Amino acid sequence: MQSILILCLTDPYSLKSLLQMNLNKDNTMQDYELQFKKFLLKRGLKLTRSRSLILNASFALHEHFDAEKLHSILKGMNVSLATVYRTLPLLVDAGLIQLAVRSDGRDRYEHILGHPKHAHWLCENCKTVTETNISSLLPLIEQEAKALNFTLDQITINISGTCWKCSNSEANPQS
Amino acid sequence: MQSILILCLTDPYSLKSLLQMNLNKDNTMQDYELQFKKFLLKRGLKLTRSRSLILNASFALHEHFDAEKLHSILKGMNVSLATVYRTLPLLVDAGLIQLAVRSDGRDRYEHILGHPKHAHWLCENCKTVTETNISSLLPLIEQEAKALNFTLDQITINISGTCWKCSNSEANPQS
DNA sequence: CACAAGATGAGAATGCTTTGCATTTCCTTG
DNA sequence: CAAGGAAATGCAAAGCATTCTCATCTTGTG
Ligand SMILES: [Mn+2]
Ligand SMILES: [Mn+2]
Ligand SMILES: [Zn+2]
Ligand SMILES: [Zn+2]
Repeated sequence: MQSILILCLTDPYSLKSLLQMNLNKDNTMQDYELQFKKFLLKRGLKLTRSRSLILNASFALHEHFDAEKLHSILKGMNVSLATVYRTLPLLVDAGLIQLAVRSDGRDRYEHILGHPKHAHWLCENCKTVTETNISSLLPLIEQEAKALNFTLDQITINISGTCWKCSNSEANPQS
Repeated sequence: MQSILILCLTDPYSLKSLLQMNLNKDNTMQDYELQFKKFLLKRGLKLTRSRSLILNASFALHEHFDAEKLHSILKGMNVSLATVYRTLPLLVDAGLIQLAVRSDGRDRYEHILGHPKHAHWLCENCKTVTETNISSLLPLIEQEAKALNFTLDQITINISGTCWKCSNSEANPQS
């Protein structure tokens, strides 16, 4: 519970406590909640307490997260890990989150709404992930998609290598 | 064993039977074998029978493969699945193969040598993977890498969506 | 407020991947 | 070419993220 309060204070997307939000009044819902509700409705699914908590936790984070992370954020709120795993694909299908990277054998996601498309630069040494804008690449990809008659859904551009810091300290080990 | 012969006949990289190759004579080795040997030497590791078979099987395939696939190709040659799993990261580190896509919970690789960099277009419906040339994107990425002072190792551009065939049959279901 | 459809939690199961360990294979040296 | 130490392997037993089962709740509707 404490961790949730901390998150809420520091996060731009969820300004009030997750605990205080009122699911029954649409006028208090965030954009992403409305979008999720609409999506669920179309599928004959329900916006439940657990799903709403998971959604809000996703948008409360400004970093990549995995199922375990969401679950730990919601510790004490009676949301099972199974439900987190069941909800993630729904959020993906709803266009609210996407798989960002897979590292250490775990799938890590990020929310999309309000987050412009970007590439991930993963340092193999320190595991740091840097994001860069890909607006210059997008037109080329979209053009290719049109040529292939391929309906774009998700674009993943992940580049691995060695970051500036690590290649420096490898060359000049200061220990 | 049969499958190996078939592969050898159809594959551009391994023109003679895997069984006939002679590991002890460098002049009969393929480029990729020499590269692997050099890499292993630098690490104080050995180019063993199993490793050589796995390497050759990787280059005998002209499609994405996973550990299980390699293992089944080498069925009857006494190469354990564990050794396949142990060898794959070596081949990756040696710069000979790379992780191409992860689908259905399995890591699928492809060999690199003689295979120009490309993007993967994964149809979420029929799971087909299409490859396209990315030479127009590379300069932009390399330029960004220079700006970040990032030492490039691997570039993964995976795009998911719906392929031409599937979006057609979805619109006009013919069943 | 009752009902039917959906959703959930807890834990078992799944299946890819990794590991421990006894045995075998390599490669160098004499 | 035999011996010896280092490294590699096969086999089976874990590990571990993710999925599934099922009895029990929730949710939205009328
Ligand atoms: Mn990101
Ligand atoms: Mn490929
Ligand atoms: Zn680094
Ligand atoms: Zn398709």
